Amino acid sequence: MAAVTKERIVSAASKLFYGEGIGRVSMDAVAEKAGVTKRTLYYHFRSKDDLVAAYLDGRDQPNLALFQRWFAGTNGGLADKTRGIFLNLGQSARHPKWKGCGFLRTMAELANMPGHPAMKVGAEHKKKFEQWIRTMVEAEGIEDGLRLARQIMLLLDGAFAVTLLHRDASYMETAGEAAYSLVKTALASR
Amino acid sequence: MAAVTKERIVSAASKLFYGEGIGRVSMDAVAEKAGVTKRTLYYHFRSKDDLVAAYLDGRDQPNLALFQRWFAGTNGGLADKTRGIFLNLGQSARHPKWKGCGFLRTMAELANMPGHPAMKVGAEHKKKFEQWIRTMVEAEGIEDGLRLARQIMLLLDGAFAVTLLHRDASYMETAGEAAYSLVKTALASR
DNA sequence: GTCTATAAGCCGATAGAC
DNA sequence: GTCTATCGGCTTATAGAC
Repeated sequence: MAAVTKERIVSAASKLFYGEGIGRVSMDAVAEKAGVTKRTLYYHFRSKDDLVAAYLDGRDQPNLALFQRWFAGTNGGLADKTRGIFLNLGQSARHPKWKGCGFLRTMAELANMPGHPAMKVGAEHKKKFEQWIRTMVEAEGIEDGLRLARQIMLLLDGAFAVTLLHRDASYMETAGEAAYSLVKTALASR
Repeated sequence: MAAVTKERIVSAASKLFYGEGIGRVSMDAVAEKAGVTKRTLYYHFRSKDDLVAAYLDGRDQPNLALFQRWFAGTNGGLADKTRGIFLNLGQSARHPKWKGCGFLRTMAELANMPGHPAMKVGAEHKKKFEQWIRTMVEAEGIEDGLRLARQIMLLLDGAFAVTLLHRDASYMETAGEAAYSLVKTALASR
């Protein structure tokens, strides 16, 4: 069946692209991991660029949903819940297979191709996160929630990068403390 | 002359690697841009991996010195000077050729090769920045300067990533405001 | 230390059969 | 929709002359 095959291809591509980076994964490798021939692969995806976009698109909703579960599942107020995202991410980052944020790493690799289909998917994903955290922040009556939401996201993406660079998950917790502090300051000046 | 040729190779590699990413630049392209043959290139560098490490190594000191100049050249106290780094970076980011932080982008591309010589150079560079900003912070009598220094660096690296992703330099200023706020909070609780 | 020339293999993508 | 087979080009790296 077509749909099943296509999903299997995206699943295989997702693991390989996330684990090794876009440029280091060949279409041959994707086809082999998915258990199809290259001809089938190119039947479902016009090009590698399209497959990369499909990879990120498939990670969009699950990724956002995970952050939202972590936020909702943390006891306390807005500052605690925000920090909860970072603490959960710190736990994830300790797994050996963790390789940072697939969106950011793909963006870094495709930085000189602003028209690449995957760039659009990645930018939209980060905007969605920004919008969601803004909604959470403004529900607590904070003015200019966009500003605070962006600062939280900046800390989150910085934590992805630095944790990966040093292979030291404690940076996630440090970033979480910074976010906690910024939220508390914003709440106090309501 | 050997030294001059080697420098010319690193200079050419630096421009290409930063502009297009490691994987997208061939050794042929580096040789052509440097005006040498590939045989000469491989005389000076054992492999492409070594050349990548030399590229980052060559950016280490100039990069740190630039941040230090921006810091020292901003009027005001610690919070203002810290924010000054972000504001200057925001100006740089508006240039069309700006492609984020070469260290972070290289690291993102080589994430699955922890033993790569360039990874070590990149990690050391970021540690040097962390140490320097820690010294500046502790000179103002802040306890646990490491913590604040790391938070500033997390914001900086987050700003690199998000500014590049959205091609929107205003994120640099937002990150600068967050750093300003964190420094002020730390100063107040001295 | 720099040159010309080329090895040996991998790359994305396609042709044509069924 | 999936297969076998392969194209033309580009990749890192090396051989041997000077």
